[in-house]
Amino acid sequence: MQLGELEKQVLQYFWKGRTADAKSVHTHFEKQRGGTLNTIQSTLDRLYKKGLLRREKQGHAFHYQAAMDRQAFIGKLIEGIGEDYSADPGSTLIAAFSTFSEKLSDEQIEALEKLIEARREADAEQADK
Amino acid sequence: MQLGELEKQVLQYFWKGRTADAKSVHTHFEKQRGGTLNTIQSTLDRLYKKGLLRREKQGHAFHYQAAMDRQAFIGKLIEGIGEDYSADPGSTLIAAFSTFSEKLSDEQIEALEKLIEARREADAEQADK
DNA sequence: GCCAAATACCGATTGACGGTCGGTTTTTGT
DNA sequence: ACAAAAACCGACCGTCAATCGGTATTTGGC
Repeated sequence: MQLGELEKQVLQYFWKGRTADAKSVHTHFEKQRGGTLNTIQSTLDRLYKKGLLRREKQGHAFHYQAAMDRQAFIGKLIEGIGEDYSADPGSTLIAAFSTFSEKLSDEQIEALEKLIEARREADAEQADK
Repeated sequence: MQLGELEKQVLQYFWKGRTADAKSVHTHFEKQRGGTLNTIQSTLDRLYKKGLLRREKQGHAFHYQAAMDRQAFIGKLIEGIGEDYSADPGSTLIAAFSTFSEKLSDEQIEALEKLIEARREADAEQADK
């Protein structure tokens, strides 16, 4: 899923946890980059059709919100990369780790190990059945 | 770095460790998807200009080979995603792990922990100096 | 219910970019 | 030096994001 520049920015805006209609989004972005309300509306609509925003009619306008959080989305993108280049999940993950290795803080390494541990326990659980 | 379909396939062809000129690549792909030698040449040239292939004149023709292996490239792509969406390395990696978690084999988890251990040792090394 | 305003929706245009390939120029081995 | 091989150039098409004018809907208030 390749997004354009504005789409990325709008998505990140919604990841701050907000719910907003086109008008609010436009007000927010108008200052930093200009563009008309229509442009924002098309972008919201495109993101909606791509399944990245959810929306609901409230009064005249749709109120939008993120359909998934940043982490889930990034996970999906990474998954897509693996598929694009015929890499299995394991080697994709290892590629990521190898690339990032030096940039990780101790706390982040810690967090990762906690996840690994959790996954091991889930495994053991499974074995019991 | 978003690549087109043919570019992806050609890149993967080179990841098999080969060195090849446009003609060989064309011969390989002609059977499975058609297209002229010129198309292959443009694609090789584009990949070269993007820094994904290396090349060297040998006789009349350029001989191409991958400039980096699959793992390094996938790592770079994942890094790019993190940057695109303002995610620090740690959370990008965690997003990847969370997404893939259930799909990982025991061996793959093992491999990951070995890498973590290696990185810890590198850390300790650093602390000694 | 009607009307004006707010909003959604449609369609056209522009700019990137990959894929495609014909035609021309350059290089090279003999 | 010449013919063949390959590189290079330029054009065209399709796709897609960004942009925005114009039109159709919807809605809240009277």
